[in-house]
Amino acid sequence: MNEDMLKASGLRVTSPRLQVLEVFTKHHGALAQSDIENELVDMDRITLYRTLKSFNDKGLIHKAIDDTDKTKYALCHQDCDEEQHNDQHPHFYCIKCHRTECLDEVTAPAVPVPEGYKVTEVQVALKGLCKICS
Amino acid sequence: MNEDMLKASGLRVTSPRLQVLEVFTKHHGALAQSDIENELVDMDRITLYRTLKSFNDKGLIHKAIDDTDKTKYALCHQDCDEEQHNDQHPHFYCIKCHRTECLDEVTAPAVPVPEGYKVTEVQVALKGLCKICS
DNA sequence: TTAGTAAATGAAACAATGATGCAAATATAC
DNA sequence: GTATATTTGCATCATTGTTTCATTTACTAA
Repeated sequence: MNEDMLKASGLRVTSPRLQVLEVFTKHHGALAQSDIENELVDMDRITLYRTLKSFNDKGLIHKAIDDTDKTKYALCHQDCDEEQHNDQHPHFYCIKCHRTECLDEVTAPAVPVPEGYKVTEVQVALKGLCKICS
Repeated sequence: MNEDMLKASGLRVTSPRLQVLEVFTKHHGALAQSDIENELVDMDRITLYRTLKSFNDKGLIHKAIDDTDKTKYALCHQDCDEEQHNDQHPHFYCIKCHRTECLDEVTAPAVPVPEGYKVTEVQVALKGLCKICS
C-alpha cells in the first residue's frame, strides 16, 4: 500500500504525498511535473515539486531521461533507497503518443568505454514507436 | 572554418553565431547555455538561445543528455544535417570535474527492446569518473 | 555598388521549472 | 493529549524556454 511505501522510506504520511503516489500508481509511464499538476489541480506547485524531490531522494521514484526537455519521474520497481537507485533499465519515449515508459524487463547493455573511464551509472533513452503505436 | 560551417548549413554568417561556434571549438565537451553565457558576457540571452536552437536544427550541434538537469550541447563531428542527427555516441558526465564529453569513438550498443517496439534513436548517458579525474 | 528582401537580432514580456525562507499546520512519538 | 520535528503553503527569486515585434543586417541580383 502507498502508506507503507512512505513509512518504509521514513517519510510522513500526508495527503499530498498519498495523492501523488496515487497518480503514479494509476499511470504506468513516467510523468512530468506538469502531468501531475493537471491531475491534481488543487495541489500546491511547490509542495508537488518538493514531494517529487523527496520521493526521488528516498528512492520511491526515479528520473526518467527521455530527451524531451521535461524532467520526468517514474515509480521505482526494484530495490531503490536513499543510498542508490537501481534503475538500470532504458526509458522509451514514443514519438506518436508522447508517453515515456520504463522498460523494466530490459537491462541496459554494458557500454565499452575508453581506457581510464570509470562508469558508475548508465542511462539509456530510447525513442521511437511504442508497442501500441507501431 | 566556422564561416563555412554556417554557409553549408544555410545559415547566415553573423557575429553572434561565429562567437558561439568559437566557444564550442575552443572547448571540447558539451556546454550548457549558462556556460556559453559566462564566456560571452555581452551576448543577448535570447539570441544565444535561438542560436543554439538553429544550430541544433541544422545539425551543427546536438543535445548531450547527461542526467544533470541542464540541457547541454556539443559540436557534431559526424555528418549531421537538418534531416538527421548521427550522434549515436554516449555522453559521459564526470561527477568530479562536472564536465560532459562526447565519447565519439564509442558506438552506443544495440538495446534489446521488447516485441513491438520500434527504436529510431538511442541516447546513452554515462556517469562516473573521466580519464583525467579517475 | 547599391538597392531590395529575407533573415537575424535585441528587447519586452510571459510561462514553466527549480530553489529558498518562513510562518502556520499537522503527523508522529511519548 | 501534548510536545516536537516535519511538512505544507505562500512569497519570492533565478534560470530556461518561448513568442511577438520593430530594427538591423546579410546576402542577392540588378
